Amino acid sequence: MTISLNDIAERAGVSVKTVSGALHGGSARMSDDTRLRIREIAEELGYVTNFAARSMRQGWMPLIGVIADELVTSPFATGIIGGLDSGARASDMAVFAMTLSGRRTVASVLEEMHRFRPRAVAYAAMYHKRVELPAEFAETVGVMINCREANDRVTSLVPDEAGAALEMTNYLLNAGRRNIAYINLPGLLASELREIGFRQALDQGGFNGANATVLPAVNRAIYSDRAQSLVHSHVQQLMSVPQRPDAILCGNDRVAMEVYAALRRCGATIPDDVAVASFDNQVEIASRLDPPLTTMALPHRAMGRKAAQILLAEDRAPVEVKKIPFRLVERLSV
Amino acid sequence: MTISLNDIAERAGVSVKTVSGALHGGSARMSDDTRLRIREIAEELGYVTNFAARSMRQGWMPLIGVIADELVTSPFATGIIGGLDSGARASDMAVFAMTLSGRRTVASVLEEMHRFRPRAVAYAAMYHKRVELPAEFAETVGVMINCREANDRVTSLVPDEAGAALEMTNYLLNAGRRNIAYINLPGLLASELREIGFRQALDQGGFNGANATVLPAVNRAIYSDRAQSLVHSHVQQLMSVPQRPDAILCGNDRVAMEVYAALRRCGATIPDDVAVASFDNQVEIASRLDPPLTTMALPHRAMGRKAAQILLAEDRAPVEVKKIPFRLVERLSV
DNA sequence: TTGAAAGCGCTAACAG
DNA sequence: CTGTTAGCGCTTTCAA
Repeated sequence: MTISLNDIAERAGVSVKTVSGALHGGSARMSDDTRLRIREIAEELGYVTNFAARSMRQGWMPLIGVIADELVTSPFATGIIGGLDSGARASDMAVFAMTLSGRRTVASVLEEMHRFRPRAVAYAAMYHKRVELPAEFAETVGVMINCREANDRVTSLVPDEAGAALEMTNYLLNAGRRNIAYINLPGLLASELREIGFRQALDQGGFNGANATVLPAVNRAIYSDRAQSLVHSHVQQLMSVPQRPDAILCGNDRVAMEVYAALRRCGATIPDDVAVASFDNQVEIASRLDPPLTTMALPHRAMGRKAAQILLAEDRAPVEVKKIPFRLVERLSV
Repeated sequence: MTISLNDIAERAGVSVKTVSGALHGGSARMSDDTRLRIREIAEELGYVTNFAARSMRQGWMPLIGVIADELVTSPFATGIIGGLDSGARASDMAVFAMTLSGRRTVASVLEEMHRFRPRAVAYAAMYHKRVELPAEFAETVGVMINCREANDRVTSLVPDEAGAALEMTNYLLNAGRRNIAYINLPGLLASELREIGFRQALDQGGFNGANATVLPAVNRAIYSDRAQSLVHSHVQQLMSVPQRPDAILCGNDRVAMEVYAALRRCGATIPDDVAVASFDNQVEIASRLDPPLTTMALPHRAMGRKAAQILLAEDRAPVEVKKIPFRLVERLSV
């Protein structure tokens, strides 16, 4: 038995509209006395706004819908959703996600979502990639998170991969490292961009970026967790020649984990012999490695927050691709 | 400009109610011809049900609300929410979570949630613990996930910790291990229960459970990721005496990761010299360790699915505590 | 400063 | 087999 504005109105001996005005501070003006009294009664009766009813007039529910491209199964989801949530909360909005998986199409997920009449819709990808959104949804989807809309029809928020690689490489150079090898993740958009930043930093630092060592972490064209790892053999190889590296940059924290094990096998110590750095900041891994891993944290939360801001902005800004900076997390591996 | 039943009714030259019946197969009967024609028009116009409007009559939205006790920040969230989602989808329900964090109370989160008029509400914890739910919410919250309501006022779904430890210990014994040390996580409910299962399995196997070695992973009363790790020194100690263990059971995968590193330092190989096994199955870690880690997977998805089932059941079953079994994931560390 | 009434989209009860 | 109508809870427009 839920209670409504009507119940309060009856109890207070005023009209429903007065109650509505008193509680939600709308245009309606009334004596402070009345307003206070109504609020007390509402409190006492345990009144809770009915958003569904409100939405009948407004046309929308205070919800931000997220089309989660496989995202919900990923630990990275938490950052994006969390950021979105904290950005939305300020405007009294809630976030709800629907997974786009298997054979479901964007159209079908959007339709399902639309039944709830969300105020705004975002599309979020599990890893940085290009996504082609059918033209008819360009209006509906307000922002792409962690992915770039292939035809730039929608504002996209993506991690600044090249910038992160540049920053981390500079950090290694500043730490006195002179021979940095990069074990990258093959076949990913992020990897391509990071490689550019890596080589650029070397060039700027007076080294030959084009000549730098960049090796694939796995023996497949595209990195995946299940692919056969090449990390051990690469590290062994790298450490067996006179020109051994004094730093290894890793495509992600899991690769770094393997590099740790491989270096240990070679008898090399971290960071004295070889510094190790990486991308992601999967906290459970990075902080638990010995020594704790220095890594560029993916800006998942920041992208989420920014997305909320864009979605809830008064006026629709022009479409653009926004690169969101990583955050350097200094631990002890450099 | 969204289109409504009314628009379809006009276009089809029938009443709204007929359209409603045609689309949602309600009690209304009509010629197959009419029904088909209406459906076609709806399709053509791009009609999408308005749940908010429907809820005005039903009294609830087809939503399952989840009070997420810090959960959303955890990678474990994904299993629980994912399971809930897949369980709910069958009934055309969506799941939405609200985080209970910082200074927010259950009451305040429930109130926020209630504004959306969810059909059912679950409470989910990040790690297995006891939760005292104020009595007045016992009716509102339909099920507790990954936690036990302190006064058994609400049906609770918890991982079968003791059973999991028993199973894993038996697995080690069956693999021929005779001297199993257990590096446990101090101060957690899960740990207490697992220790019981561990000792029980040893007793049943003809070993002296009461005498078995159980060591704390960190030097604090309660395990946390930030506490100072004791794993290295424990392993060194264990391996330096004549009665070295031939298996180490770990409180979680991160501890196992440290055990791997420590064993490697001691020159011991896994699993030949020492088998390693653990709890959690954090896939990114467990599958990436070398050798891949054999571990008991927490039943997060299963709890989520079961929760959906309980919440959406026709009639409310009597309150109980349901222990959900872990799943043994065999890899190569045993 | 407050009230009355309309209407949002839908379903259920009742008529035809 | 189909139509009409009322009403869910709220906000907004118009009237007092």
